[in-house]
Amino acid sequence: VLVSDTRRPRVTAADVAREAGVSRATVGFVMNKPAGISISAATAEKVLAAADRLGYRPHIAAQALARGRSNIVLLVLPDWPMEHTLTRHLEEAERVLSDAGYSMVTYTRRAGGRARPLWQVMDVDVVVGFTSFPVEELKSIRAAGVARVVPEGSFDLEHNPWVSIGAQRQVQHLVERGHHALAFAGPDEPRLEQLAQLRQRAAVTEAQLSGVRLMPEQRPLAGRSPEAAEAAVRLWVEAGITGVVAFNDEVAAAVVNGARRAGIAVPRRLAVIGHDDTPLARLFSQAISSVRVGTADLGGYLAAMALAALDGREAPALPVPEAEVVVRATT
Amino acid sequence: VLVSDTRRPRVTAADVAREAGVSRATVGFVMNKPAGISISAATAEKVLAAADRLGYRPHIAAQALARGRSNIVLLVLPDWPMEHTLTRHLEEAERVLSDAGYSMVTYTRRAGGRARPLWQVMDVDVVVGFTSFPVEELKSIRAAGVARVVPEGSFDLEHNPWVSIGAQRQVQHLVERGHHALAFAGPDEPRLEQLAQLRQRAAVTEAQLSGVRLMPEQRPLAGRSPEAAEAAVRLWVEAGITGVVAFNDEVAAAVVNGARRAGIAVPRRLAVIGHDDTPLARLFSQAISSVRVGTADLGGYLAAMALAALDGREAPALPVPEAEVVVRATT
DNA sequence: CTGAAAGCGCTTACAG
DNA sequence: CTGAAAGCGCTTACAG
Repeated sequence: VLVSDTRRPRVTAADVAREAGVSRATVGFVMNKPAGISISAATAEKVLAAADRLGYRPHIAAQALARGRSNIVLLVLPDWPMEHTLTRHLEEAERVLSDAGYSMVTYTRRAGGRARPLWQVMDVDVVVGFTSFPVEELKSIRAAGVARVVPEGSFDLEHNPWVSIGAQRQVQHLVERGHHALAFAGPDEPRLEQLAQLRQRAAVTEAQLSGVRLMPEQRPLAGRSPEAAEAAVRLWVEAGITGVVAFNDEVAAAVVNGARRAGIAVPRRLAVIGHDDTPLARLFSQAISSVRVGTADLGGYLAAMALAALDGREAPALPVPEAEVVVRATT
Repeated sequence: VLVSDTRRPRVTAADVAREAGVSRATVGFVMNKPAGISISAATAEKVLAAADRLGYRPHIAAQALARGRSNIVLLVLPDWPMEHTLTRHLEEAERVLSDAGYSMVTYTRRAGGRARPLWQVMDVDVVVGFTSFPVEELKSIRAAGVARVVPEGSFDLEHNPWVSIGAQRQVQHLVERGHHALAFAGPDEPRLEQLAQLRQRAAVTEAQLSGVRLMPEQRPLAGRSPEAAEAAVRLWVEAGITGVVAFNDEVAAAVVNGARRAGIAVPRRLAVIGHDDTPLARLFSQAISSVRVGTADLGGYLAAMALAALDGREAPALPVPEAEVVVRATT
């Protein structure tokens, strides 16, 4: 295994000026095209050719220092084991930021991680959270000298429509299918606890609006033993539950499995709907009905918030997310 | 939604010096503790207190410029839809780098992404690839002024033992179970094509060593229709295949599903082993046997390569990865 | 420890 | 366009 270390001395703008036979300032003007300065096409060409010949690349840190900004947006991601879903958001965020001339760096704070948070070790113009920041974290970001932080205050998970829309659709779907007694099945994963609570709350509210019952307890299922899933299913059926709102497709799969073990027919005696429409949903022995929440728009919204903050503008209005039920064999 | 913009003027080291009543140099010495310079505890305390009072944070870009390095390692990830597995590697890499005083930033080049690659827009000391870089990409990294790039040349996927170890174990396990005619089931996902090819090759080689047959064709299954999976399973069984090496647990699940549809008993008439030991493996109607490849050591190895490159040392020797078969219901 | 300073490589206002 | 230069905020060698 070889290691590459071709340390040529750095080519600076001064080198380019010398090579092109122009002044140092002209190189800067050609590179940055400041408003109000015009450079003849011939000169610009000469400079660019020289830069190309020497392989000139501006020193990023020097630019950041001189300009007072880095054009980098730091997107802080929650440590949820659901990258598949998160990634779809990020692609849109990156696209929007890139079009505006910003680069996006993502940062996931890991539970056991002792590494310093990225906002302390790199120069970023704005820190954007997928959710709003805990007070301590906000302090840390401010202390690191980052002037812009979004979202602040009111855009926490509790008010994030992307969190609740899916659960609402799940309940609506089961109600349309004629179910009156529902249960919510949660994940067995501490990192998803908060998200699960909020989804459940949204489901409960939606059930109330629809005039049906939803068992308030959250029963962790996924990742537990098949025996546990079976027991939970038996309990639900005994309690008269006929429809299960699952936190995600994995939990839905665990419920379907538990039902099979308990000899309870899905969807005849127990309907189950998942969330996220992951590949798993199609693969499972009984293809799982699921909800697909539009994500591109959340990514775009986060990016728009970042840009607004950078321009000192007010944040844009919250869009209404889309979500559609994908009906398969379990409902 | 509020946007935070508390732009206080930046506190500089000069402000701290003034506040502490010491020279500008002393502040630098207290902050950086250069070898051979000793500062009295009282003075240091005075400086630190002043810094704390003013909320001083060194300007990252200025430090990077003055020091000539950023202490940031850029880890380039493949665009594989298997973040779950990748993440496990990253945690170890981050730990090792952090202990050595470096921060790690990850970057995933997305297929449709038009954003400039991160090595062009931020100041990094070294770029580390999960796999070696395509020539074009290597050029781009070099052109961006990054002097150190690892791995170079010989550590491509083909020689990465983490790629092959799992497939070897899968074959060994099926052979131990008495199977003589195997097939390899691949994913239906273009981004995984290369990885799948290499895994299959490793499986073929291992089969030859064990004196058993492995059908050379790669049959994409996961993500395709249940009908396609069923057809593939029928074909295999007709050809005398009794054991299937699946690219991952998802593919294994698709195969098990196809077998169920075809009325072929698993594992009695067809054994199936997955790869990665994902949560899905346990959840599936028949819990799927799988292979768990040790990943912490790959992360650590990548980090070690980065550190070696930074120190101008030779890259460390390739460790031997670990992998264990998790036997469940499908073999 | 101090003080005065060079230097990292860039941006950009200024007088010509 | 040029030339000479200030300034971004830091690190660090140097003479005291």
